[in-house]
Amino acid sequence: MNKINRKLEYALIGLKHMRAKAPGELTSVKELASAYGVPFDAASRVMQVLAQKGVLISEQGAHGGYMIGRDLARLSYAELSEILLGKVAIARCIGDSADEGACEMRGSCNIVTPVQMLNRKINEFYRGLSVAELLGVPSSKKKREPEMPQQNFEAEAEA
Amino acid sequence: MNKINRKLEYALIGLKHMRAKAPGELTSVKELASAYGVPFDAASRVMQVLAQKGVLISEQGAHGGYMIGRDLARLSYAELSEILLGKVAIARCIGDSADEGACEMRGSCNIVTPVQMLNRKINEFYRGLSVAELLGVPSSKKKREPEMPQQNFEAEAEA
DNA sequence: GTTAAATACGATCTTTTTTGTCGTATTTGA
DNA sequence: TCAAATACGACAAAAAAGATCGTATTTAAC
Ligand code: FES
Ligand code: FES
Repeated sequence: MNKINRKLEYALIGLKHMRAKAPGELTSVKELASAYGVPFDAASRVMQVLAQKGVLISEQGAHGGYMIGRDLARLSYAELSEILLGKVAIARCIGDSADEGACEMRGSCNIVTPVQMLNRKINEFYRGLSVAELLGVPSSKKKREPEMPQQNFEAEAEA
Repeated sequence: MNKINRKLEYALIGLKHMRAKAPGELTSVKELASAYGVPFDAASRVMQVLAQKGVLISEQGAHGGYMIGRDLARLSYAELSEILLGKVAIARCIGDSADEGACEMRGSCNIVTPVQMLNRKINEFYRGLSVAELLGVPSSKKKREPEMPQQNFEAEAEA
């Protein structure tokens, strides 16, 4: 999907929070819950999934918690979104059947090409946008310019 | 919202269908239903809304139907989406309270700026993309290059 | 070792959103 | 007058999203 729902929101909140900490310092879900009012259980599951995928590193036990496990400058927003919500898809008829595959509708749909094209545009944009950029680079670090890809919309549409 | 749901899908299907017809020629919802398998009632309501907004022109009575009422090259995808789904918003916390206004979450949310920024980017892209372009320009007509706006993401983020 | 605090994870329930359907009125050409 | 179409409001069904519960496991501190 394409939208920032709760899962993605909790993920971004958590990542932004953890990014501000010293390397190695852990953040518990309880901490997130009390600081931002996010529901404990729901946020907890999000962190678990992120930890499974290596975005976070989890430390169990008494003083456990999570810390950032990957360079956020190398984690695209597309990737993060896919981890939590599945393939970025602007319409339900896209995405499930293999990568950028076929549409489902009964048989005759006259807007398959346009929809796929729009979906590809959004995808490319999300793929070129790192989570670090999205959250705002904290100190220095090189700045990029995440933008929609520059090809001609029409030309691509007939490919 | 941000996604191509049924309403938007029916709208695009209808518009693409009507665009292929001679000027003044009408299209009934029944015709759309049988040609594309879209549910009559749902599609009908979509066309009614589009007619209210001037995107379509409706002709009542026995041989009535709809025809395109506005130059699709001057109708942005953003506008179409807003007519049917309300303000383009990548997250629920954006859009309802006035234009690009405040977020709702309890009080403390640390990702308001990033989310608003991402939302603005998507908005600008949708606003620069005409429905004519999206559906694929049929004959000739000047071609544009709808792309995400070119400003620096970071620079804007601090504005 | 026992306890407390934290993650891990499955299952379920509730709420919200989306989608479709029904009923009825109105228009208009034949 | 009838048939075919749009016009709309209200409701129902289905799907998705979100939150919660229950229980197990890990680990530091006492
Ligand atoms: S069914 Fe995929 S665009 Fe219509
Ligand atoms: S509440 Fe709007 S971004 Fe968090």
